[in-house]
Amino acid sequence: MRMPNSNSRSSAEKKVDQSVGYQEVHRRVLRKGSELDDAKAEMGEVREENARLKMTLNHIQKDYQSLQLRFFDILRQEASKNAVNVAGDRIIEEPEQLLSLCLGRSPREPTSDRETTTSSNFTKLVQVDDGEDNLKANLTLGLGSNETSLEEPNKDRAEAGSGDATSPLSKTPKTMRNEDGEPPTQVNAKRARVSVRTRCDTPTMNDGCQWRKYGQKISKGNPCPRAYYRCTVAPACPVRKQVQRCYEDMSILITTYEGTHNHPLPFTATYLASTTSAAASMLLSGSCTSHPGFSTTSTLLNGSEFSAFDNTRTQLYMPKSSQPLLPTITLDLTASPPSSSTFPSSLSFCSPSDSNIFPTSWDNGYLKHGLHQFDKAQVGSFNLGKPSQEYFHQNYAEIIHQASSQVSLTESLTKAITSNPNFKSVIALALSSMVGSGGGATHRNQGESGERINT
DNA sequence: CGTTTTTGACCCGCGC
DNA sequence: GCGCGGGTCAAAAACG
Repeated sequence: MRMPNSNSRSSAEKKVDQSVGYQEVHRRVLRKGSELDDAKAEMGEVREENARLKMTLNHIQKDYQSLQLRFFDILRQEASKNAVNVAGDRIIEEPEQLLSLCLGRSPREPTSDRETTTSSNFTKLVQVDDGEDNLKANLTLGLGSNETSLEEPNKDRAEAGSGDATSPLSKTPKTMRNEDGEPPTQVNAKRARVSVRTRCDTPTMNDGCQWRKYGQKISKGNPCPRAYYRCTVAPACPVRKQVQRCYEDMSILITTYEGTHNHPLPFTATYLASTTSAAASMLLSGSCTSHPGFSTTSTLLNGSEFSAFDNTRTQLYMPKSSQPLLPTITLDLTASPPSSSTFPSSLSFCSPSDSNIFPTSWDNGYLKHGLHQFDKAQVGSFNLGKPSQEYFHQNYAEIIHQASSQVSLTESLTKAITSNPNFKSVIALALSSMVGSGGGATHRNQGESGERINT
């Protein structure tokens, strides 16, 4: 039995329903469309505002950097003036102990100036280092791709007349060979190294660079093999690193970097490289002892430089008498996370052999004291301004804290850096400011003079 | 097949 | 001069 009415009614109802449905959908579409337009307009506004903020931020950063550069420039000039006076005094006291530490200095500096380490040469070179160009150059240390390097043995050798710039590795002194007529002390200086101690479970620390293993040795006193790597980012890159586990604590990885990258560095590698290079440059810019009867004052100068780090444990390691002087600066990232006010890492100046630790060490108080007592005696170095100290300390502490709890130092660095966009400029300026005249090691600053450092 | 790693040999400086 | 130890070379093996 059929129900036409019901059918027709239902059809009409369907039409009505459809009509209503279309209208509703149409209304919804219109509503959505208007919302979409609103959202688009809003996004456009946000984008514009974002662009404006970016521009403003860039301006602020540029202004900030330029102001800091000027500020450090002024401070450096004052410190250098003081350094010349004090250096002159020290020459009178112990001229025979002078040692050239011209790490990565300009290859065009006159070799004759390095042939002897007389007091007159020392005075002369220090004065040259006070030159304005040098100061400016030093202030740009560290964060450029090619400027993040410790030294430039490759270029040095190429321009020193070896005539074989394409095979720098073959020219790299195996130990302390005296090549190109350079005095041994110069070779020593070029081989300054930066050692990074960090807790790491992986065989090597991920520092952002590409490395190729070229050797492995079991060194005396440590059953853990020492691996030798060279940088493969660029074919002729002379940078090498040694990786060895700490015998006392197998979780600690000791990575020692040596040399200069002659190529742009990956972003994640830049910061570590700049830090280590600056540290090495700082080490070499400051005075360093070359024999057991070292001058306490001169070593404390280095400590004073890093007294910007409150609570930093700084130790001096003396070179083994049997080993050549290879100044090494150690960045210890293995300390446990700090309390809110402490800075856990330690920074050490040491000999190539950690087994022969010189007993001299000083605590924070000594360092702080040294900051005031010795900063005027520092050759080509000076102390950070307080705002920079705090800023640098804050950011560096953040890195140290993360590095102590994570496998990858690079990740830690990247994290800290990305969370604070100003870190790059600040750490560069802070470190370069501490580097002193030796900071020129990271530059291709032509005509830069070598630096004679009282040892 | 090109690149990287392994590993024994070799080089060099230094102390005895 | 010899031995030791650190560092590098280079051929072979391993790897992707």
